[in-house]
Amino acid sequence: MNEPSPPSLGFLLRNAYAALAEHVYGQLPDRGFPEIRRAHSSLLRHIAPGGSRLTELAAAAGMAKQSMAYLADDLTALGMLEAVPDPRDGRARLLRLTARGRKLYETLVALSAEAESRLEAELGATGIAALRHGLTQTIARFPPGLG
Amino acid sequence: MNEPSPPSLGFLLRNAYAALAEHVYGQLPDRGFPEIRRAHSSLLRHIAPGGSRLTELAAAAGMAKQSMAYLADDLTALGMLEAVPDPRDGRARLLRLTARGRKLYETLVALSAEAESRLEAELGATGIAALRHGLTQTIARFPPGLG
DNA sequence: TCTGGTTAGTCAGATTGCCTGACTTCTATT
DNA sequence: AATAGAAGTCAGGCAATCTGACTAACCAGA
Repeated sequence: MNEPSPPSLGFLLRNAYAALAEHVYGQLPDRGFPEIRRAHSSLLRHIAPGGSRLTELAAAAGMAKQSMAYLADDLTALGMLEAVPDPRDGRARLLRLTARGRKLYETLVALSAEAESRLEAELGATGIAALRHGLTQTIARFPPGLG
Repeated sequence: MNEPSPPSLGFLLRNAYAALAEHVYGQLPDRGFPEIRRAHSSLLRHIAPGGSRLTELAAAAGMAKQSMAYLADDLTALGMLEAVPDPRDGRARLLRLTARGRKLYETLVALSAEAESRLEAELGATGIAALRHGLTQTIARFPPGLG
């Protein structure tokens, strides 16, 4: 009931992420992508234009390949992703966006940009830059696997 | 493999939160609280000194009371929390921190403060203020349940 | 004072988003 | 060839939520 006078940075970060994600992903149903969930972004954010391997995507997102496989299966079932054999390695498949998947990707980019420019109207260009810088430094200063 | 030139704000927010949370919660085992997980913060952040009701905590954290009950059971089993009947309402229980729970709470506050001051050394007081302001505005500008 | 609506919490069950371990298949190196 | 390692699959598990249905208790009004 009583949030301590200055809310902790962790609290702010968590809620800011939740608010922004809700804003962006909450609009997807209206844009024709009702089945896309937040978790899918772990794949969508990292997929290369020419296609990517499952293992690459898992490494880029920092998750187990089994977890990425689950997301890939999902997006494939939704018609956003297709898998073709990698001609350079018989074990591997290349995952790439279908036409509809590219549309989804572009929609997400556009919604993100719209949200950011809305925020920029509030904070100004310097404010946004400071926010980005602060976040980037937070990531850099607290690397995974350190005390 | 190729993070697009400016990483999206969502990406930054998610990773900054993850990095900070990992930093803080990763130190808890060394501080004598090996069983505390991130989810517990949803309860710990909102509990009042004199004790809080389950329903209050759930509302403050924005989650279902059943979910908060799960966290409360957990913290109770770990000896951090105890429940006493609310003298003012026979249906309700007051949840409050035990001595060990208060120690945990103080440890979390200290670790948070330490992390923030480390970041302040990097960003300066103005940088931290700008970061906080940006996050606060993000939360305010993208309220739950809106397009 | 009974009664009906509301609130506090519990019970049961489901889902999402991850995880680990064990395995197969293929590649590449020796 | 033989074998080590990498790509991906299969099976299973767990954490952190959710919804729906319920009981017990409180409270306001007839």
